Amino acid sequence: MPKKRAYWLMKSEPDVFSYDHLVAAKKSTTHWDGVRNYQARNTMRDDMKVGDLVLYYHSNTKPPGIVGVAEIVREGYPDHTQFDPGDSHFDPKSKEDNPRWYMVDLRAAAELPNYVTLDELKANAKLQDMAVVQRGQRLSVQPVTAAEFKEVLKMGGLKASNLP
DNA sequence: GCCAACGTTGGC
DNA sequence: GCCAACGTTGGC
Repeated sequence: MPKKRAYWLMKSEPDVFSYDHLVAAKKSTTHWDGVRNYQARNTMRDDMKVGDLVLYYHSNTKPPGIVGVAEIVREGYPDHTQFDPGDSHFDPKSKEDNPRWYMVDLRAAAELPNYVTLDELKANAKLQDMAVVQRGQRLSVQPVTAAEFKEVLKMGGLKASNLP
């Protein structure tokens, strides 16, 4: 039996790489480099599968919130920036034959007609357990349940039929 | 293996 | 710009 599609949330600072940047990228696709947290690494390396859907979250902006949906189009593979001494994400302790950091490829799927702010997420009783609303939650790649995903789509005014 | 110091995240 | 929360590092 095929595994059920999973759902995730990924944070990005819009000044660095916004949802619009993703849409404008070649094939509306990008590689999600630069993650240097082991838990997020494990998720990308081990758990994200092609076809999984991602809530695209804008952090460090006013107001923070979910702007759109993306689709995983390539599963975990080594993040090349860890081997580049000129890159700000260079990791001198990582070896090419045993890479420490992984990334996935992401393609824009659909923008939410209504931006869903963090305040709105926090105010929704159905989303009290969602990772992103928890106090002190800094993880940039988080799991989302199917029910939470569906609720965010509803809040954002996006029909599931508009998704891949 | 403990834990203080340090660095980063990210809301406010 | 502040700072709480939290992850990582390194001395011991």
